[in-house]
Amino acid sequence: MSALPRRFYARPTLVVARELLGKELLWRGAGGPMGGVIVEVEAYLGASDPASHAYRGETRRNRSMFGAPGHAYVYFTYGMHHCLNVVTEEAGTPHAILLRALAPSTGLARWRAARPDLPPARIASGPGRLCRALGLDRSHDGLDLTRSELIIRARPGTAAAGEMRSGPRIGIRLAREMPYRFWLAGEPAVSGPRERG
DNA sequence: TGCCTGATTGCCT
DNA sequence: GGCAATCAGGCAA
Repeated sequence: MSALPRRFYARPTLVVARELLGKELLWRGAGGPMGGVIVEVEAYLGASDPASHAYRGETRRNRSMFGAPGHAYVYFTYGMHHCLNVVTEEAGTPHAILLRALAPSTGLARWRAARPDLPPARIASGPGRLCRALGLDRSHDGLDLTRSELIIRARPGTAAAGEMRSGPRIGIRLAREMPYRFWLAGEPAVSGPRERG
């Protein structure tokens, strides 16, 4: 496999967030691989970020964020949705990046089977839909993204990534002045506003 | 296209 | 007890 190495994640979170755009998330569960190009993310800067789950310290739910970089943090919210994050920075610094949208790129038949009611560009457009399509839940919390059935790798072939944009995070009231949402302009799979930043 | 609302439950205060 | 890093459907325009 060609998963990004742990040192990729052990860097400043805002740098990692921007570099995740254009990379491919690959899930190799039972039934065959499903992969999608990351086109939208949000950074959460732990103790210095009032909007972060880790702002008020470690709990059973957010424990993964306090661990080593390069692992998954999967949380459950609104009584029905799961969201996938990537843990960054060194252990003890609870930073994470929420993966908000993927453009399906590998295993298209499986993507369509997961959500026959939606066009491909919308199947993983939004953090809840992303996890629903891949079948990710709390049992996948803590997976090692460098060596498990869930990895992130450089996109095979040419990376004709669109221009990067940034703006306020979606659904966040606190710290709205922090432009920690990043996305690729022109990608139809992006979940929220795609122009202004 | 855009605004509004119900669904549904784990978790923290 | 109340809210949450959301989604989908309904309705108005």
